[in-house]
Amino acid sequence: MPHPGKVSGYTMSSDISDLRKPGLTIHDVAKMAGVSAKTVSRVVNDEAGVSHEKRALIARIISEVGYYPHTGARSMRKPCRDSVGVTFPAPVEQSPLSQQFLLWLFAEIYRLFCKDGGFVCFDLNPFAKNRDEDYARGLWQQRYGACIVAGPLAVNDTTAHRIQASGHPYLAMGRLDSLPDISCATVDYEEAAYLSAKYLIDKGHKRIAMLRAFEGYQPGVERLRGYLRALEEAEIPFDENLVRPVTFDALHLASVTHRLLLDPTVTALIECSGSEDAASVREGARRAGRVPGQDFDVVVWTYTDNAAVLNEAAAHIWLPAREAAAEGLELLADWVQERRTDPIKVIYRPTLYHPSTDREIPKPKPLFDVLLNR
Amino acid sequence: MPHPGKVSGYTMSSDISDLRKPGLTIHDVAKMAGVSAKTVSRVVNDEAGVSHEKRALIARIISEVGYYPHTGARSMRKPCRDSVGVTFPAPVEQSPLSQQFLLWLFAEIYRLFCKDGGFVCFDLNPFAKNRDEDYARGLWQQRYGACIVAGPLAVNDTTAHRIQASGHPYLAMGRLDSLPDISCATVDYEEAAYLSAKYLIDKGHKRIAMLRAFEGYQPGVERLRGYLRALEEAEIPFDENLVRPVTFDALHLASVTHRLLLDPTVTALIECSGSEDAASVREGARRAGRVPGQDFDVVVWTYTDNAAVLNEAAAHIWLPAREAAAEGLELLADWVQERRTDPIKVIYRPTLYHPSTDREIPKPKPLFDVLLNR
DNA sequence: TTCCCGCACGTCAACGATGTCAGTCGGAGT
DNA sequence: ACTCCGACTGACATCGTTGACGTGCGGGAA
Repeated sequence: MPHPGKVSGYTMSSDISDLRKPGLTIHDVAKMAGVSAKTVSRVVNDEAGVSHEKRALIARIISEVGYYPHTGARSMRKPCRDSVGVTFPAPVEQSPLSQQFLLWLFAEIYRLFCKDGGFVCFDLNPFAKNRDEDYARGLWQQRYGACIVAGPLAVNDTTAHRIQASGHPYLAMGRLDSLPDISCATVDYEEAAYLSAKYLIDKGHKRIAMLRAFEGYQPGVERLRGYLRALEEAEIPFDENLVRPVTFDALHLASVTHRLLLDPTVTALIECSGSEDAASVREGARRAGRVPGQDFDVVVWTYTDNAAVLNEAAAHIWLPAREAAAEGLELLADWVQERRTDPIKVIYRPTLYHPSTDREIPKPKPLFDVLLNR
Repeated sequence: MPHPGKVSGYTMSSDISDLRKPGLTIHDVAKMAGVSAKTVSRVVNDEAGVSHEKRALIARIISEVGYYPHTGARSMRKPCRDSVGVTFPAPVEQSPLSQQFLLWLFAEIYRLFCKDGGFVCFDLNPFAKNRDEDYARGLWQQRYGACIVAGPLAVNDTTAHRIQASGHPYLAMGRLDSLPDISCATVDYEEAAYLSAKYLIDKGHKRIAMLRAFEGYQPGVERLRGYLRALEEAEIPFDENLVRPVTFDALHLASVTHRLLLDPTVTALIECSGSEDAASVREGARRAGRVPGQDFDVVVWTYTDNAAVLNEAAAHIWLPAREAAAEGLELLADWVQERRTDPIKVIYRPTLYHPSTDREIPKPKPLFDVLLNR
C-alpha cells in the first residue's frame, strides 16, 4: 500500500451531535484586552476615540486569535455593503450566455466587488418555487446588499419594481430596458433586429427568415419588434412561418436552419439565436444544399469582436454586450459605495459590418444617448 | 430617437441618504395575522403546535406580502445550513483548472447545494491581506455554513486544522491528502508521477524530463516525490535540471519544452503541467526539431477522458479529478445534512494507458482503498 | 368532581454587534 | 481655584429570530 496514513474510516453515526464550535465573539476579544466590547468594535470599524496603545493592543489580539466579526449580527445594525448576489435564470451549464462570456463576467464581478474584501453570492437555484419572486430572495433575506440579475429571461414588472422600491442597489443585465425606472445594462436588441432586416431588405430580399430565441426569453420579443418595424417600413408583409424559435443547442440550430432553407423562396436569414454558432447555421445551410453568400444572404449576430468566429460570407451584427455589462457593473459598484442613487441605464447600440468590405470591426463603442450625456 | 422612454438622467447627488428600506420582519407578519411572532416562526420553520387554520392564514399572509426571514438574525440562533462558500486560490481567469472543468465544477456545486434553496458564496478575493487565514473567512464570519477550498495552492496546516477544529463541514480539493485528518478530494499526484517515470524507465530511458507546475503549487511537490521514487528504484541519479517549473500558459509551456529537448541526451518527457495542452508540448518539440514517438517518448497527463485531446504518439496518464471532485462534493453534502461527521478522504488513482495499444480508456474508476471499504 | 395531560399558543431572554448617550479624566482658560 | 472642553471609554438598548419555558384550555381517566 503506497500511502499509509491516508486511510480513514467512512462510518455513519446514528446520533450526530452538532459539533460546530461557536466561534470567537467581540466580547471574548474585549475580555482578553481588558476593555469593553464597544472599544473593540471601534477598532474593528476604524472609528475614532481609542487611544493609540489600546488600538494597537486590540489589533494585535484580533490578529493573534483570528477574530472575525459575525456577519449576521452585523447585518442587523447596518445595511450590508460587502457582498453582491448574482441571480441566473438557469444553471450555468444551460446558460444562453457563452461560457467564455460567463467566465469573463465572473471575473469582472470579482474584480469590482471583492477588492475591498467583498463576497459574491451566486444564486442559480433552478428549484425555486416562485422563480420570479426568488430572483431577489437573497436581497429580501438581507443575505447580500446588492443584486445582479444576470438572466435575460423575463423578470416580471412587479418584482422589478419591488427591487427598485427596496432601495437596494441592483442591476438587471440583458433585459428590462423597456421599463423606464429599472436599472439595466444591455444592448439594443430591437435595433439589432431592425438593422439586420433593413440591411437584407436594402439588398432586395423580401422573404427573410429569422431564428429567434425560445419562448420566455425576453430579448426575443424585442427582436421580433425590430424585425417587424423594418418590414413595415418597406411595406413587406409578415409571414410568421419565417420566424422560428430555437434553443441554444447547436444541433437544433442546424436542423431549424435546414428546414427553413428548404423553401427556395427564402433568400435571406438572420441568425440571432444568441449563441456564437455561426457554424451551426452553415451546417444547416449545407444540409439544405444552399451556399451562404451565393444562394442566400445571412446576417450573423455576435457578442465578441473575435475575428475567429467571423464568417466571411455573412454580414455581422456586433452586440457589445460585454461593454454594456462592464459599464453597468462599474455603475453598480458606485451605487453600492453610495456614490450614486439613480437607476442605472446602460444601453449599447449594435453595429452592422461585413468582414469582406469593412477592414476593421468598428472599435469605438456606440453608446446609447443616455451615456453620451455624461 | 428610436426608443423614447429609455432616457434617464445620470446625476450625482452630493448628499446621499440611505434609502434602503428596512424590510418586513416576523413581527409585522405576526401583527397582520393577529398572532405572536413565535407562532409565525413556527409556521416558517414547519414546527408543530399551530392549528390548521392559523397555519394556513399565516402561510397565506407570508406569501402575499413577500416575507422572507432575515438570514443574519437567523444565523445568530442556529448554525447556518443553507449555504456553502467556495474559495479559490486565484481569480477564475488565472485558475490552473481548465475553464471546462471550472464550469462543470460550478454546475455540480449548484446541483448539490442549491436544490433545497441553498446559496453558493464564491470567494475569489485576490486582495486578501493574509491569503491563508482568509481561505475560510466566510466560515469565521458565519457567512456560510460549509466551505470548499477549491484551490490546489498550499493551505498551511494551521489553517487546515483550524477549519477542521471548528467543526464546520468543509472539503479541500486537489490538495492536503498528506494530512491525515483533513477532508480532501483529489487524485494521487505522486502515484501519477511514479507511474509516468516507471513507464519511461521500463522502456529504457535514463534522462527523463518533467514539466512540473510553478512554485507554490502544492501538487508539484508530490509529483516530484513520485518521480524521485521511480528513479531511486531504478538506481538512476537525479538531475535537477530535468525538472522545470512551468506556468499554465501555453506559450511558456512550449518554450520550456523546446529548451529541454535541445539537449539530445534527454530522451523522454513527462508533461504534467496540469493544463490540457498536449499541443503545446508538441509545438515545443517541433521547435527543437524532435518528433515525439520517434525521437523521444512522452507521457501526457490529462484530466478528461475526452478522446479529442489524445495524442496518438504519447502514453497518457488519466487523472480522474472530476470523479474525485464529484464524490467529495456528494460526501460534503451529506456532512452538511448531518448524515456524516468524519473528515472526507477521497483519493482517486491515476491510470496509465496508451491510445495506440489500449482500445478504450479504462472506464471503471480506480478508487483509493478508503472508498473501497464502504 | 377532580386531576392530569397535551395541545396551542404566548412571554422572555439571548444570539453578536453597534448606535446612543452618559460618564471620567486630564489639561487649558479665566 | 474653578470651570469648561475634548478625548477616551463603557453601560445599555436594540436589531430579527428562535429556544426555553410558562399559561390556559379542553378532554379523558380516576
